[in-house]
Amino acid sequence: MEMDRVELRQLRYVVAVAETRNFTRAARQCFVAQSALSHQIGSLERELGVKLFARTSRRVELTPAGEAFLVGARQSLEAADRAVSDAAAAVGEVRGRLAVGIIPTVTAVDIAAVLQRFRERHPHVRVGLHVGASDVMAAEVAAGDLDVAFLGLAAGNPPQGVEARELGRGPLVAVVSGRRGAARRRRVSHARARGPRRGRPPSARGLALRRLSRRFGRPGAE
Amino acid sequence: MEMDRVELRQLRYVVAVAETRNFTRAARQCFVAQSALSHQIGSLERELGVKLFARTSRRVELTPAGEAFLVGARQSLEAADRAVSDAAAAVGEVRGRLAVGIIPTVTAVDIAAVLQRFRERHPHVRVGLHVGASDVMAAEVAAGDLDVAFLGLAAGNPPQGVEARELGRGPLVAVVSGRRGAARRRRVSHARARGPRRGRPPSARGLALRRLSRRFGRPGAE
DNA sequence: TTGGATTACGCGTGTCGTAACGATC
DNA sequence: GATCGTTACGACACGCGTAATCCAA
Repeated sequence: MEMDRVELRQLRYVVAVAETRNFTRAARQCFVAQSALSHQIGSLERELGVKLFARTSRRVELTPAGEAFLVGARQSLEAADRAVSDAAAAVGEVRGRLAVGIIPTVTAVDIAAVLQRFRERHPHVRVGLHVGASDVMAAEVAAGDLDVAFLGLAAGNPPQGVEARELGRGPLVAVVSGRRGAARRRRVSHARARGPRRGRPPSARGLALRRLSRRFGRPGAE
Repeated sequence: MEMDRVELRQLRYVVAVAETRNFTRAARQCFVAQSALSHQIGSLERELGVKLFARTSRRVELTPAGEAFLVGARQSLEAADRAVSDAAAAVGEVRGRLAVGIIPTVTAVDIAAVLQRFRERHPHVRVGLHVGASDVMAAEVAAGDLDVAFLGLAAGNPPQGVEARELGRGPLVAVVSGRRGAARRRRVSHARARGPRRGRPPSARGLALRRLSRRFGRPGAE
């Protein structure tokens, strides 16, 4: 058939319109202006010689042809997605999402540099940074809302239901959920003795974070 | 996953390279310069952060990641192809029989290639090819024995009872029955000026046939 | 030296966004 | 009049081709 000019961009737009039944919302969902989306849809329809949507200026409906097209369009997008996932998996790339908690102290500035390097190494891990109180975040880690948190606790007071490692002489402690099986399999080589009170970036903590990512960053961990 | 920048164009190129194991031949197969293909492949690899091909400057091999990617890439292209086919089918796939007449001149070799492409596009149309003299076939078209004929006539002598379009400066003329209502609804954008005497394949004539098929190939036309 | 992939660079097309327009409720 | 899709138009980016470069046999 003559699909040489069809591109995934158009399929994405078609699916978005089919889902929202509304060009404007579909455009927002695709992060484009809706004129761009309208143009692409129209271009595709002209290319196919077939109307995919019936616009009645208050409601957008799929035509029978649009319904038929939608099936293959979704499959095509899913297959493309599988392709990139499988390629990444073949080389064992780190993917997924990582929710990190930190306390609002001077250590936060170090985290910024660490995260930058982390993102360079693992560009496909979506990192979410959450700032809060130590005890609250310890609970969030236990609940699974956070994957890992850097926080300060009293020395003789290890948090419950989570796994903790002391990273330095200072009060800084990494806390991860104790329910995570992977967390128990390997040990975290904790940071060398260098307290956060020093102004220098404690790169060892970056190392710890990088190691942590090996476990929590995988697709299954999310 | 992160496939928002991946496009079918890149998948087509990847498949072509995987098939030919050679960038140059793949580029020819895709009707582009191999620099363009190289650029797209490289761009995709950079986007994925994964090498899909191992170039050893005399042989191009798929990496394991490339093999993994190829599977989904092929499926994606096939699904997209299905999408456009199904959309076309939903609005009335081209079916029926088409009786084509041609004159036994050099134009016949072009017809062969055109018909091959036509059959790929419309596998459910039974095409019958009939060779004969121009005046005889013009009469057959008028009688409905032929659906369309490519033939040569004197310039000032339009055939009676049929609709004719001049396809080029040369004597080649398409003749269809004047009784066909569909033939009057739209105009044929006739071929650009390139006489059949040139040895080059006049692709414009293929275009004309493809356009004709839109009308006569429909179920109602048979 | 030849075959073949990458890189550099100018150019055309395509895609996007802003904005004006049109249509419908 | 409000909402939503289309059309117009200018700007920017992207993909492409020509050609120079590099690399291996």
